[in-house]
Amino acid sequence: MIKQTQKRSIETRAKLIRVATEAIAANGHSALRVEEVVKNAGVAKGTFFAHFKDKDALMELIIGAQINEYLDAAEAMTSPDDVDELITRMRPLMNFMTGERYIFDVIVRHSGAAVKEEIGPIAQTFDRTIEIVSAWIAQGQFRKDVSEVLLAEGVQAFAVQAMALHFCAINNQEEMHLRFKTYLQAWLTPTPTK
Amino acid sequence: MIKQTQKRSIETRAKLIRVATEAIAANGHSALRVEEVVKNAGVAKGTFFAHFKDKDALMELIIGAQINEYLDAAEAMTSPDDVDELITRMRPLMNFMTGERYIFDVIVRHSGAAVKEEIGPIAQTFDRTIEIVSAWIAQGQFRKDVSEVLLAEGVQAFAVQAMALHFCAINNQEEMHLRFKTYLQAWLTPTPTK
DNA sequence: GAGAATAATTGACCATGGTCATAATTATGA
DNA sequence: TCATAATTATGACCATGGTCAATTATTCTC
Repeated sequence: MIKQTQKRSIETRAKLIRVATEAIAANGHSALRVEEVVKNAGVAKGTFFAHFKDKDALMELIIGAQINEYLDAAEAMTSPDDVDELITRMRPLMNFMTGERYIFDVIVRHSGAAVKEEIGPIAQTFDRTIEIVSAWIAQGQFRKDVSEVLLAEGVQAFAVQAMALHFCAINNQEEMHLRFKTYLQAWLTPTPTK
Repeated sequence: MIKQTQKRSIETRAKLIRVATEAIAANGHSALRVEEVVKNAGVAKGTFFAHFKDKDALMELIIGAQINEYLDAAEAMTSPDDVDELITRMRPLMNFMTGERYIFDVIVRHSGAAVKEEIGPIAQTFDRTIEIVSAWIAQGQFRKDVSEVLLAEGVQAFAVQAMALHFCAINNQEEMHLRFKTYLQAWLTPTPTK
């Protein structure tokens, strides 16, 4: 029962991921073909599916890694004081997520974990985003009547909504960020008159 | 330029939709197969794609019609006075949307229109939902510092978020509605202390 | 180091959505 | 009513993701 996975297997898996990442860098996410990956990795098709449940699982892995890079950058910045600064910090990530329709679809599809035990790479980045944003909110000038985690979840919900509507019609990215701003002002700094 | 589409074409299209709807009623959305539809409709495969861009387009049509039925029912009810009542009115629709993972995926994928000119059936139901909910909000005891349309858009964003997280882990539908309630209380009746 | 046990890989094969040149049908016009 | 044009339907064919029994490589045990 000791040492089940062999070095060979680890190498094959790494090679598949590397080849796929290169292909994506060259031709975009939606153009990735399993046949092409296995050919360039020098393995049989069946090997691919021995390592990944399906093509989506590999995409999730790669996109998750990319999201984490954006989160690293966001985390390295200072805590935002207001809505505008918050949007500035999330802007590169949202631009990446909406850069290709296919990417956004994959992200939404995996934003919730399939099973509790094994939370997927993208769902993990959603958790991490909540952590980062809630820490920001705790420090900035935002409403205090509800928890910062709840507020962060709302930020995420509005971000998804703004991104989804971005694919609508002729809306461009600038419009997406404007819409996001409107949402966040109402969410993070409400001034009810009742 | 007069009368381009023939009666025959309209009948074929209607037959395809009817057969598909029956198949879905029997086996669920995700089990629908184009081959099965064309076989039971007595037409060739190519005919299917002459009437619908792809399988997704037909699914969108059918799911859109189903959503509209739930919206009809919701609209027939009295205007909700508070968050609890609002959730009660949206509950059947949200249960339908999360009844099958596949349904939710299709809905999210089509929640934004592809092009401005031709807004799809599901995107239309989203617009209609905004109309219904914003009319409700205008009448109920909710915050007045922002427009009811903005509030309705937020309700939708939170509904999507609650549904997406529903597929997470072992969360059941009751939990989904509870989460939705938490969101809406913070969104529709905030009490900032700053 | 031989054989047993386990892990990893293979590639022919399948499932299913989608295409397109061609044929059949229906409308149009003199 | 016939020739011509426009619309609709056909089904062989393709693209691509995914399966699985059989094979090969590795590790373990004595």
